[in-house]
Amino acid sequence: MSDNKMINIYDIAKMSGVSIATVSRVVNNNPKVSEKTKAKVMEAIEKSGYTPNVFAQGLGLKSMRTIGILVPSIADLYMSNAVAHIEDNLHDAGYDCILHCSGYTASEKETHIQLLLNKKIDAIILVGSTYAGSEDETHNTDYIRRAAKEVPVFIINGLVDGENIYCTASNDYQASYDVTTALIESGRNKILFLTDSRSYSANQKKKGYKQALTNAGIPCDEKLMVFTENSIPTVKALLEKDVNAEFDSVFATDDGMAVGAIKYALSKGLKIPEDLSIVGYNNSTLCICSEPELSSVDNKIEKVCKDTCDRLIQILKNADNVPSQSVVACSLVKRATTNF
Amino acid sequence: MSDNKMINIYDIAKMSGVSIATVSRVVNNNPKVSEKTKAKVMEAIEKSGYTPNVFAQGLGLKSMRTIGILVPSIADLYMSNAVAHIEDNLHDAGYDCILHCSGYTASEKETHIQLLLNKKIDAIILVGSTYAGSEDETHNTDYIRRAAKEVPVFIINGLVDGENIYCTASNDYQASYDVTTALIESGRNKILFLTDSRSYSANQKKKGYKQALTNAGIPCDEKLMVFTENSIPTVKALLEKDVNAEFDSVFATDDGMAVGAIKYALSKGLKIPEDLSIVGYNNSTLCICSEPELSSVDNKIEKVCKDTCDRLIQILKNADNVPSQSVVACSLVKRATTNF
DNA sequence: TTGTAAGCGTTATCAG
DNA sequence: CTGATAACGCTTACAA
Repeated sequence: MSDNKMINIYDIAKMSGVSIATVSRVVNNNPKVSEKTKAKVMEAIEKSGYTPNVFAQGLGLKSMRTIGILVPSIADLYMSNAVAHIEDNLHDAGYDCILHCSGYTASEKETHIQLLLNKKIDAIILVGSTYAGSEDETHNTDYIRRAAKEVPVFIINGLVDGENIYCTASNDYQASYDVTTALIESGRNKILFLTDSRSYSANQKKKGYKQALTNAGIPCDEKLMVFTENSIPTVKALLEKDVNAEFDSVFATDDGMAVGAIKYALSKGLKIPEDLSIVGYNNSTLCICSEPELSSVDNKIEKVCKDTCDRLIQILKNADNVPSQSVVACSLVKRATTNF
Repeated sequence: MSDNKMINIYDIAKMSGVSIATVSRVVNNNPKVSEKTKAKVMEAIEKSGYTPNVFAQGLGLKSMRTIGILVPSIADLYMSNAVAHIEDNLHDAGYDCILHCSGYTASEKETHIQLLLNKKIDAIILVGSTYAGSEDETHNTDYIRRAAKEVPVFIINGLVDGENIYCTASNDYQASYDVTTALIESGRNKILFLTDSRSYSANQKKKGYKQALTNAGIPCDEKLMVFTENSIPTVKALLEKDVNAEFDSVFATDDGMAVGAIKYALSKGLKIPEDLSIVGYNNSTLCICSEPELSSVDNKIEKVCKDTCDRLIQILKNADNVPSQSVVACSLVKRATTNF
């Protein structure tokens, strides 16, 4: 195909009758160039359509103004939304983004972080609490600390301690505690907790749920804490036959599972919220799509992303006193599947 | 921060007592290296954790095995799904992906294509028919042809003619024609057509709709072809007051709008599908979330992505006879909002 | 204000 | 099979 030898800095230098150093200065907006030469060079650049070779730039340079974004799966609604916000914020600040989808296994995550690191990015953003690991494996965030030795690492929705690691998470513990408490106060005491993950965030939610139960003097029934897939039909089928305990309400860590519960109630002829109260999580489009419309926790993804990007920009400006952890409060959006 | 001078090919050469040329050969799996030296070098590489500098590699090299993906918005369900499939396919074939979100305006699109081109990518994939332009502006795909002079360009869900341009689209014209015809045959003749786009694909859908009407001898009423936003509440409100024509069915070019129509019917007490038949497009999660569940056109996004990636891989292998356009048939997934 | 020249870390072309 | 060495295109002291 068109192996048209790309035009380079020497061509521009020749065209405008200056040295390549001067061309470089013009390209990099170095102030110490006379308006006159600048104009000449600019003209040559414009009419030739010259753009600097990023690899040559990258070779000697410290910064490529590129941020690496790592996400387990971009098909996930929550993550694709987050990436959209991040991309937007960073692009406005003059940064380019490069996205990798890592999958969920530890080895995949490590591989992709390394891939990203190899591209001389200025920082890494890890989207999703899966990167913050699960409760029983205490050492499995070491790969993050290792990466943080090279560039600042930002984590969306997970908290990991370490030098050069910055975390922003929504307060899932509190939100979960509040929802569970509200459910209890509205007269429920057999609350089915559905989750599809053992991530940091999922664990926080579970803790909030348990604490609320404990505080209300209700024993935690293991049979009411169910691990499943985030799929409407799967959850529907599960509730129809595989749950060996009575329940009067459902609290799911993602809207998809909550909608599965709605479908279950509908097929059983249960009244919502009277016979079954249901609360979802993420406040996604599914909430206003379902019937009845789903009450759900808004985990403020947009704000979390904004905070992350703001701090990233601060850090790359070498600002001081940038907090290493910040927590954003969630809010419950009440719709038709709850009576509070 | 840790400005630890990165370890380079010279370090490895020194450590293993060979020249940098030999190290390079080992790194690139060049067969003409003795097993013995190879082993020595590998050991040095492994214990030092050396990875080649991509910029230095990129400088002299023709291929970086990186594909640029351009998408108007990654928050869109259809697009994020497509990107997930593409990423997956290409990663399996040993390619890295770099994602840019361009937005929908012509100037943004051009800028981002240029940005991508600057990164020595091996090919560009344009996701979404917005890149294929609208019906009345015949010249606005020139920027694609310009890009195609540098690298092969692949378009998902849009057809653009030109050297080095490869397109894969779902057959939206046919699908739309078929749905409209089915609606007519089930006794409907006032079919409201809702769309939120003037992209290539949206135009194909509109053509199919009109043709089916014409073939059935039903006049096309402009009042029944409504341009709106792809938002459930917006469409609901629109149908409640801003449509100045009777309609007995709704065909929307995206599921979101179709769900808006469901919500409208529910609030009006209309029976679905008896009083109002509704068909959506994209067969997204919304279809099985809504109540009643939504009949929708499955536009085979996964297949379209697979085809695109397969051909991309062929092209980059310099294979001959790679078709420049291919069309994938859609299928209607019948659920509860239609009686056929 | 401008030019010269020394890297930056690879790959590739020659010799050996 | 292995080693020098010349590109690759740019940035940046240092000189002028």
